[in-house]
Parts: sequence; structure tokens; C-alpha cells
Amino acid sequence: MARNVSDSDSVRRQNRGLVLGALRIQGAMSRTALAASTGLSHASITAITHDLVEQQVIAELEPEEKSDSRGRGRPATLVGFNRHIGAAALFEVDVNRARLSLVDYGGVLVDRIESPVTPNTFANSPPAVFFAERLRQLQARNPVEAAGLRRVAISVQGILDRDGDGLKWSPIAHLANRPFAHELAAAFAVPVALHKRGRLLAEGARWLDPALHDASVATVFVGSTVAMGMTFRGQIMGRGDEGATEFGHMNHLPNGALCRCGMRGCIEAYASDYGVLRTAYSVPETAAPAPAVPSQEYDGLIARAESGDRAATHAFNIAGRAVGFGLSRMMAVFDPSHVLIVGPGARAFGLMQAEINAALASALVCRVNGPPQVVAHRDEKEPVFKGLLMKTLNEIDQSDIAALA
Amino acid sequence: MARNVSDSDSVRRQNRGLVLGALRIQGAMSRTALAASTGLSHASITAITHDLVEQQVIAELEPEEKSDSRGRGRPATLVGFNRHIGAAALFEVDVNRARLSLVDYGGVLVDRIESPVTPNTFANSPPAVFFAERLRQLQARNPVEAAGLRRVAISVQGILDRDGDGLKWSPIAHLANRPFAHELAAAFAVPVALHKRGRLLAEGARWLDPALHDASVATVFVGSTVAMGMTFRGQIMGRGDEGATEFGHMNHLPNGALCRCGMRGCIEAYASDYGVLRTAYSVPETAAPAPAVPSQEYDGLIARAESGDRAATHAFNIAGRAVGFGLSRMMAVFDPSHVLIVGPGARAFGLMQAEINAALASALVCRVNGPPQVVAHRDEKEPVFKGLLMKTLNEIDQSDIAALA
DNA sequence: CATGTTTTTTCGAGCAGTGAAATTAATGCT
DNA sequence: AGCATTAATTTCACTGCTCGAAAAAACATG
Repeated sequence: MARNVSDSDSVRRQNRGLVLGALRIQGAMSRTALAASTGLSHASITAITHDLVEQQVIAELEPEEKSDSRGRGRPATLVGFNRHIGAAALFEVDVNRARLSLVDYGGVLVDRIESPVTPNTFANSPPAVFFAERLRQLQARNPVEAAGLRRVAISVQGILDRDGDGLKWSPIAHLANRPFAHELAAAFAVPVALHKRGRLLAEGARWLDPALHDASVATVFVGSTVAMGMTFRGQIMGRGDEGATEFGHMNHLPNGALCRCGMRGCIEAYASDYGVLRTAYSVPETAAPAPAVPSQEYDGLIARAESGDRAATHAFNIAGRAVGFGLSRMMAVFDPSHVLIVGPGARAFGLMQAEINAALASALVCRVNGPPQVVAHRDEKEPVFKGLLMKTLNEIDQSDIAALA
Repeated sequence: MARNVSDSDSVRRQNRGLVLGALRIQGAMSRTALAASTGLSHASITAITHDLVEQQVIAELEPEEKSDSRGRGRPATLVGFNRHIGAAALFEVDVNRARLSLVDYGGVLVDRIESPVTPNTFANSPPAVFFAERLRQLQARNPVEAAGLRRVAISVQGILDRDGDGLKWSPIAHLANRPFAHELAAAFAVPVALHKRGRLLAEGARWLDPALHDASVATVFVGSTVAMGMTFRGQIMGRGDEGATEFGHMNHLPNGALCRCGMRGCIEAYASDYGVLRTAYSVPETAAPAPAVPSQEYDGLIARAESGDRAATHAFNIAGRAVGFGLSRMMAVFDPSHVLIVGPGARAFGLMQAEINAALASALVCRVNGPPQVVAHRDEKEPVFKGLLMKTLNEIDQSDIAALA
């Protein structure tokens, strides 16, 4: 039945994982610092780092002779990751573009390819081919680093199946229900992981703001879609599909505005870029959503609203109301201490804030526990990358490296 | 920073906990069965059970001489909990009544007291006094068992604070913001735990239906309130207040019907007994909710609806719609494989089912992943008790017993 | 009574963590 | 230069845990 038996091997894994995790979060440090950070004894740190050095996972750094001879006693020798023992390929797939980054085990970006994505991209060639082509290209350009490829991780939007390795629905055309993860895994003989972008945002946000590292945070992406990721006291919630969030497709108004997903009344249909545009131009709610909104157009609308344009202001109010009620409803189930708004919509946060707060005030939990701190973080691109990067490297650390004999 | 160091002590705790957990779930069994169930080696099971027997935590059961000499080899000797090494006091507090049960470490009910609760109960005497009086009464009646009191656990409705040991809001009059947990803990020198009833329902449901033990289940109580508890692949979600659920007070319609909590448009205001009654009798939505609804009256309404009464049927449709949209909205954040409806409202499930399913169909997640299995379980009383019982005993096992030297 | 079967215990090995003591490598003072 | 001081790291002896294999225990059968 349960195979949660603890033995000396699991102790080893756990404590090696602790050391690797500390190095991942805080960067290279001395053995003494590692002992303090992990809580392990100096003797254990010596043993563990000795093994890791022997396995080439970490290495002693050359002390920088910066005359910073501040110390009195024996100077500390820092240990840090050996960048060259592995690499990961990170895909970020969006409605309009895809980006592939090759990073080494130290988290350093080695090379990167960007490609446009159109609604036809995955109709013309299978997603697996699209991904494989680009990955091979990067391998060819960086043969040394690519030799140690250990993981492929892909950031997608949509709904994953329960195992987390298939995409059952996606706003990205022709991407769902194509078994590209399995095909890539087979082609490159490397584990391939799919991650929801919303979830990565939550992961990334923790790295951007250390104060949030152990808090319960809901990170809301507002842009061409509306999505959410949640951390629960520092743990990312959910694996596979449960605990996952299709926040953007939570119903806001029954039988309301038509959403890209085909349903009606989703939050996204009011709060995403196309929703706001539709409202601002008084296009009927039931009109088919625009397939893509140029960012200039969205920014232009923000500018108009900020300079007092009534229709534009109204559209952002509607959007804020949708997001606010969604948050208020979510808080009946999950009550984070912080809410982060990220993505292009974060630039319009000021225009939505009043409605968001008003809606939150209608949640009993907010009344009682006080409302969460809602703040906007501009620029979601790097959080996704950072989240994908750290999640993937951490996965390598804990699964591959910590378990080494 | 992190103190997740693993050492031989944590190994011991983990594996002892595994043994205790197996006995808790599956009852007394042989050492060989324990080895199979936990995955530990026979040698370890011998060592662990030897310690536990020495500590009087478990004991070898006298083999029942039922001539069931089915076996060939050495007959197995079962080990099971020693009921006499501890006891727990379990309060279940409701809007109309409170029940205190004294149970022994084996989970056997020793004695029980029931008391009515009125809106004045906790106004007249402090909650701590109310609880202490009854607990002392039970102690006096059962001096032997009460001597080993290890835990007091209280099932309440309402919102707990983040630590989980204070009640910040409750539908039970004058119960919130009274530090009774601390006062009881001080008075009886025993840890006192508060549990949300909804959460216990989720725990209890797992014990009632083994098929649900490892599934992700949302358990919805419908009755004098509407509440929810969630399990996530067999884990109860949330500690303290996060991950907690005030599902009943999720907004259903902005500015809608007046709820007992003082907000407007909560699911509870439509789906609880008072909500249904109010709708059925065409009382204005903004009328103050009835403080309590006699169960005959609620059952009478169900009977009327089942025999075709239009007003009653309509009221239950409205209720089903509120629950259904609540579930559909919840599923944008958390997507369980099963939904259990329990409580008095489960008897009206047939009247609400169509509306619930219709509302669920409007959730994208349901469209893609298929809708959850929604079933009604009648009689919520014992699930709460069972949940409170198992949670408390398990807490004793894992915190007190597993950590014994 | 010998033999087979199943359960349980015993025994020696292996492994990881720990505290205390020793070692190493610098600095500061005389 | 020489020696005490300081701080980082390693060494060492010991502990406690699990495990596999072998032994012992307890009963059934022929």
C-alpha cells in the first residue's frame, strides 16, 4: 500500500536536497553558511559536500582576491554549482510566439531562439516537430552544453490532464490533444514536463519578491488571457490538473459575454485584452472575440482611459469588476494573503483597482480576515521564465542529483 | 532557516507513524500484515512493535479461539491499540445543540453529553465555561478514562484565524472572538484544537466510503448553513485558515438575497434551509433570515416539492442553481473528481440535481475534463463525528506517540 | 514424532547524522 | 619573525535506524 518508508537512503536524499536547495536559492556559499542554512551539522555538511564535489555536482569557487580580507580566521571557501554537468531546454509557448531557451545547470542562459506563432503554426506542422526542430537547432549551435541535456520543460496555457503530461485544451490553436510531450521525450530520451503558465507565474513571483517566498499568494495574469497560479505557504499548489486554475474561465455572469473558450460569461471575456476592447468599442458581447490584440492597441486603450475617455474607463471598470468578483469567489475556497496582478493588464491596474476592491469587500472572508494585499507587478515575461527555470532545475536537483548513490 | 533535516529520529517517527496509521485505518492486524501494509521489513516491524508494546501503546490481542484454525503454519498474533492509554474529548457545536463525546485511544465511545444551544447560550456564560462544565461532568462520570485525557477537539462552523486556534466569525451566536480554545487548554492542561465542520465532513466522508480515500473530493454540507471541505488526493487541504472554505458565503449574485452573515447574495442565502424557505414563501430576499428552521418544516417543504408544489419546487431549483454555480466557480480553482452532498439538504438532492448539473455544464473545466461525480450522502452527523474522531486520534498518534523516545 | 508451513525474532552489516576534538589557514599583536 | 587568536573545515568515535538472511517459534499434517 503506502510506500512512504523512511530509511537511510531517504535521509540522504532529503539532506542532499536541502543542501542543493539552499545553493539554488541563495547561490554559492561557504560550508558554514550551508550548515546554518540547512540546519545540518558541520560534520554532515562536510560529508555531503565532499560527495557532491566528487560527483562534480558542485565545486569550490576560487576565492576572489578582492582584498576583502575582512575576516579574522580561516577564510571561507565557497561552493557552488558546477554549471557544466547538465542543461535544460525551456519552451515558453504563447498565443503569438514561442521561445526556446537553453540553460545550464547553474541557471545561466546559454542560447535562445524566438519564433512567431500563428493560429496555423500547429495546424501545418505537428507541435512535436515544431519543438524538435528548434531544439535540434539549439543543440547544433551549442553542442557542448546540449550534450548534457537533462530536461525539457514547456510552459503552456490551457488545461492539463490529471497526469500533467497531456494538454487537453488550450487557447493556442491546434496545440491541445497532440501528444507532443511524449513524442519529444521519446525523440530526445529526456523527461519532458508541461507546466501551466499561470502556475509558473506563481513560482516566478516567489523568486522576484523574497518576501512572498513563504506566503500564500495568488498570482493573476491579465492580458490576452486571464490565468492564475497559487502558492500555499510557499508550496505551489497542485500537480496534474487538480489545484490547477482556470481562473480566467470561472463564470462571472451566467449567459454573459462570449469567451474565446466558447463558453459565456467567463472572467476572461470581460477582463482580457479582447474583452476590454470589445466593451470599450461597444461591440456586442456575443460577437466572436478577436483572435489576437496588438499590444499597441491595448496600451492605447489604457492611455485613453487614463486621460479620461469614458468608454475606455468603463471597459476597465467592467474588467476590474470581473476580476474582483472572481477573486472574491475564489477566496471562499482559498484565502491567500497576497494577490499579485501581472501581465499587460498590470499596467491598467490603477483603472481596475477600485472595482476589484469593491468586489472583494463583498467577500465574507475579507470582512473577517481583512482583504488580501492586492498589488500589480509589471512585466510577466521574466517571471514565467524564472519560474520555468527554477522549477526545472530544482526538479533536476531533487530527483536526479539528490538521489545519486 | 529551514529545519527539515532528516535524521535517525525522523526516520523513527515516520516509520512508527506508518505503523500506527496502518493500525488506525485497518484495525488490529498481524505483524506480517503490518509489514505488507507499511512496506517496512519484518525486522523493523518487530523492533517497532516491540517498542510500542513496551510503551503500552499497542498490545497483542488474545487469539479468538473460534476454531478458525484455517492456517497451516504458526498462527498470527494480532496487535492492536491499547484503548486505555489515552482519551480525547470531542465537542461538536452546532447552531442548536452541542455534543461532547469522550472517546478512548482505541476510538471507542466512552460517554456522551448532549446539550441544547440557543442564541443566548454563549451570551449568558462564556463558551469556555460552557465547555469546561460539560467536560468536567464527563470526567466525573468516567474518572478512569478521563485521567488519560490527551486532546480536546472542537468542531465549529465559521472562520478560523490563520493559526487555526481562534474563531473569528461564526454563525453560532456569541461564539466568535472568545478565546475559549486557549482557556480550555490552560484549564485542562491539554492541547485544544478547533476544526471547521466542513473540513471534518471531508475527513469523515473518506472513512465512510473507502473508494474516496485517495480521491479528490469536495464535500458540501447543505442544511442550516452551506459549507464545504476538500480533500486533495487523500490529503485534507489547508491548515489554519488558508485552503479553508467558506463556500456557503461565496457570492452567488451581487447584491442578492440577504444572508445570515450580513452580506448579500451568498450561496447560503439561497441554498440553506432558511433560504429555501424564504424563497418558497415569497418572503422578500432582503428580509432578515430566520434564526433557525425546525427540521420538520424543512422536510415538509421537501415533501411538498416532491409532490409537485410549484413554489416549493421553484425554491429548490433556485437553491440548486446557487450550489451549482458555486461548484462551477470553485472548479475553476480546484477540480475534484467527486462532489458529495451531505446534510439535511441531501434529502432534497433530487430536487436540485438538474440545476446543479446545468450550472456545472457551464464550467470549462467540466467540459474538458468531464464533470465530477456528484452524489448525495444522507445524514451528516456521523461523518462529522467520525472525522473529528479520526483526525484527533491520528493527531495523537503522529505527534505524541510516534515521537516517543 | 518428523516434516512442512507460516510467523516472528535475532544477528551482523551498512549507512547517515552528531558532538567534540583536532586541524587548517588566515589575522593581529609584540 | 613568532605566537596567540579566530574562524572554517575535517576527523573520529558513537548512536540509532533499517535491512536481508538465518534462526527460532508455533502450529498442522501424515
